[in-house]
Formats: sequence, structure tokens, C-alpha cells
Amino acid sequence: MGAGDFESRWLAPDVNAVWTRFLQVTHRLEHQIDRRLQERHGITHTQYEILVRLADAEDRSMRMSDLADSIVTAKSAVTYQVNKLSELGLVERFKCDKDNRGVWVKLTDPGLERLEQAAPCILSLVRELFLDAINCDQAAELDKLLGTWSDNLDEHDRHPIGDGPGEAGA
Amino acid sequence: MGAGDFESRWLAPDVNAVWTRFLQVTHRLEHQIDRRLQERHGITHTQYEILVRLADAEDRSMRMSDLADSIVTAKSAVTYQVNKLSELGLVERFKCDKDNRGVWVKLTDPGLERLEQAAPCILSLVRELFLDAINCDQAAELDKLLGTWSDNLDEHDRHPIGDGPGEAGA
DNA sequence: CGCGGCTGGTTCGAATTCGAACAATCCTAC
DNA sequence: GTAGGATTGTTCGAATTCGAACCAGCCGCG
Repeated sequence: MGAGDFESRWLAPDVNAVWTRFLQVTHRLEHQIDRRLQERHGITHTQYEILVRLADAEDRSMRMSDLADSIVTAKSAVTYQVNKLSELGLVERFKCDKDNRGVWVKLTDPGLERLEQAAPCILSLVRELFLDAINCDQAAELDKLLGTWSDNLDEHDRHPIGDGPGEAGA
Repeated sequence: MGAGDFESRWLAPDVNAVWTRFLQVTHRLEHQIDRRLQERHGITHTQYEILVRLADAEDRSMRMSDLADSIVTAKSAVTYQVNKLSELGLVERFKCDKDNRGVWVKLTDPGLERLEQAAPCILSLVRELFLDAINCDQAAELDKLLGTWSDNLDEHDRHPIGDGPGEAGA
């Protein structure tokens, strides 16, 4: 087997290193945020994200599906978390809509308060760990990269099946 | 409240967008990989990662702790997954060591085979979604960024407590 | 030697996630 | 209008993760 064969089946060492490091860094970031959020504010990162998205949204409310898309989890997970947040009084559910099957979730005043209480803590962490590392040029570059990745993922979602070599190598 | 106040408590809109997009992209990537790995090869991403790290390691074996560090999960999760992989015959556990409490995990031949079977499929996905988006300059830039993030996280781990404004804003 | 502190792994229970199955509603085409 | 197909949310069970508690073996210091 030649080198070309190797690289078609595996990744070139340096590229591989980038990918591995990417996975590690993202996981570590998640863990740090999660841990701090739990310890200091008693909420999950997912819950926090839900509060953030709601606070940013028009009328402080969103539909379940949009919420699920926005935080990138299964719908069932959103149902679960919204129930919890609702029990805590941080969000409210509304059926009010032209679409009778839709459910709106709205951030309550206590919810916003809770968010404003937690946000500085975790934003400072995000700054410290993530944002301070990048200057303006890099930010632009990263933004461009994220855009391309995002487009790739969109594209991939549009072709649900059978791309790539599949079970190649068997 | 002035604008400065706003930015000290929240993030500037564009920076905030970068961070949000980062979270979304990483989650979506994870999901795609996970799903494809499950559908086509019946293993989790974590399991796959374990196999990869073992294959890369000296003598195709690693200690539990190092494995946990490498894939960035709790030790208990590694125990759980290694048990499963061991039941499948893809890895083996060895007590052999000067350190009697240590456990070595070794990739078996079937394990390697299984990995070589799954790898092309998911590497092509990684290429398609992640790597093809970046040219050489960007790769270098990304690598630098990852390095800085990684260092930040290391640094942060070294100072376990009380950094950042904590419950500021109360 | 022998006592504390540390490290490596496992076990346990709780929390969260996912996907598949389901029920209700909307929409489009005929 | 009405049947068929897509979309919205929920419920359920299974899998996975985490952290805390725990045991065992290592190490340094008296």
C-alpha cells in the first residue's frame, strides 16, 4: 500500500491532530461551563441556553421546535427541560396560536431575572476561555469558518442519505 | 445604564453570534457523526474515539485515566464504555503493571479491524463537513486558536476556584 | 514500620439525552 | 370537502453521562 492509500483511508497526521484537538477543546469548554453553571446557579447548560434564546427572541417567546433547532437537541429533550423550567417558574407555556398544535414558551420575569443573575458569571468564563484568545482578524476568520461549517451541515441535512463511501473498506 | 455597562454584562452582538454559532456547529457536528456511526456501524462516538486513541497509542494500549483525559469524559463513563467494548471483544483489560491499581486497556485484533471498517465512513464525513472548509492558512490559524483555547483551559484547571466575577450582578 | 494523603478505578443513583411510536393538527391536491 | 402526507409536541423505554462515595494500592515523612 502506498502513501496515497493511507491518506485516503486515514487523515494526514497534522490534520488529524487538528480534528482531535477540536473535539477535546469543545468538550472541555462544555464541561467547564456546565460545571460552573451547576455549582453557582443550579442550572444546566441546556437550561441556560434555553433562557438565553428566549430572552433574545421576539416577545421573549419561542415555539418548541424553534427552540429545539436553536439549541440543537431532540424535541423530547426540549419538552423535558421546558417542563423543568416551567416548574421552577422561569418559563411559561402558552397554547395561544393560530396553529393549534403549536406551543409557545415565554420567559417569565423571574426567568429573566435568573438569567441576568447567571449570565455575567458564565459570560466572563466564555470570555476568559474562548473569546480572549481571538483578535479581530481571527474572529472574522472564525466567523467565516463557522459559516462554511454551518452551510456544509445544512447541505448535508438536505441530502439525508448515502453520501460518502459508506461501508467502504469492507 | 450606558453602553459600557451593557457590554460588561452581556456580549457585543457580533461576538455573541460567534459564540452561539460555535455551540450550534459543534453540537450539529457531534450529532451527525454520532448518528452515522450508530446507523452504519452500531457504535457510539465515544466508543469510536476510544478505539481511535487506542489504535494510535504505543502498543495499542492505554491506562483508564489517560483514556478518560484523552476523550474528555468522567472516569466512570470510561469504565462503562470499556466494559461494553470488552464484552464485544474489541478491547481487553490487563492488570499487568508495576502499579497494582492501574488497568491497561488494549485494542484487540478484532477491535482494530472494526475500527478500520468504521473509520473511512466517518473520516469522509469529517472531511466533508469539517476539513474541506479550511485551506492551509485557515488550518494554521485554527490550530493556533485551538492551542490558545487549550492553554486557557489548562490554566483554568490549575486555578480551580473563584476566578471571574462569580455571582456578580446580584 | 506505620500513619496520612494521593491517585487510579469501580460502583451506585440521579439526571439527561435520544429515537421511535403516538396523537393531534395543518396543508395540498384532487 | 376530503384523503394522504407532512409537522408539532408528548410519552415512553433504553442508553449514556456525571459526581459522590468508596476501596485499594502507592508514597513520603516521622
